Amino acid sequence: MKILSNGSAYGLRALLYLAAKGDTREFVSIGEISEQLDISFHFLTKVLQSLSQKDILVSYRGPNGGVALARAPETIRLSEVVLILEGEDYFEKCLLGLPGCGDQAPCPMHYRWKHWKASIRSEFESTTLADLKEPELLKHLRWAT
Amino acid sequence: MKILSNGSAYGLRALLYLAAKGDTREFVSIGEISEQLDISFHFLTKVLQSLSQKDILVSYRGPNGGVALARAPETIRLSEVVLILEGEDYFEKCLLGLPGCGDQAPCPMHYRWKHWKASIRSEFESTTLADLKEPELLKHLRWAT
DNA sequence: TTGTTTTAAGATTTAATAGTCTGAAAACTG
DNA sequence: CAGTTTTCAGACTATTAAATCTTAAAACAA
Repeated sequence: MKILSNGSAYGLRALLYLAAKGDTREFVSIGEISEQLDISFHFLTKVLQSLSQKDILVSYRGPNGGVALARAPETIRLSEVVLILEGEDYFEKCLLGLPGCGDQAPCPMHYRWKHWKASIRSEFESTTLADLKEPELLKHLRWAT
Repeated sequence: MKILSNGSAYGLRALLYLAAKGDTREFVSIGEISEQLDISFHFLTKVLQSLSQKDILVSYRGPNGGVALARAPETIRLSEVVLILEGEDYFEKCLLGLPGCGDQAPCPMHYRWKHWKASIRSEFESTTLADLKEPELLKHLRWAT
């Protein structure tokens, strides 16, 4: 059950890395993040770029440059990040992929699916980066030492 | 939020079509299903073949041949179908895509995700084709008339 | 100013998914 | 038997997602 694309997962991991790293508002280079989390540098750059364009990150070029959270971790909700990276219709899609499915013309799975989707959505909306910040982060944001 | 591949969605729709079509144990041609549900014939053939190899469908060649449910709709659970079409590890994957994530080395989302996954899984396990059988099926298994 | 470090932008390549096509093999029909 | 209808098996093509590469632009440092 893959509900996030690689890009979204990478983006979330990078944000959690930043959130956990510290309250020091210093820029962290994408090189460091990609190395620590073992994510392709160029691909991660692209993902983080789209977060920089949307008030999730701020970026700065040159030596000692990098990216930093644009706002306090308490105010960055998972839902916001996912909608940016996966598209605004992320929570709208029919389980069976039927474009016309909805309350008017529900597919056989519609109401059940609607229910699960809503519960995941509300979790994503009520969970912020701060809620997931943890001390042992590095150990848990990559798959090997 | 696309949690099923196109192939799985097509397979489920075809099964629901068969289930709703009738308790008459007649073979229904894949041509009819693909036409009624507006799914590529050849692609659907491939999907249904893998269900025929796994005791979900039985198939028969020649005139008046086709496919039919191998068992009563009450006994065919969504989870079974999805595991066949998406792979046995469908309910095992980490939200952030980390291969080593688990109770021993949980990623920041692990326990939340584990919880949601379990609830969807149990719904898939307790829902059978019979539960989803509905009279107005055709209207709701395709997106246009 | 020249060189280094960093993000930005976008072209290109690779891999995975989705979909198409062709030629069988099985079962029926006359 | 010859011809038709169907599934079966696998090669092939197309589309999208994922990853890489290249060149630029911004910021700093000597």
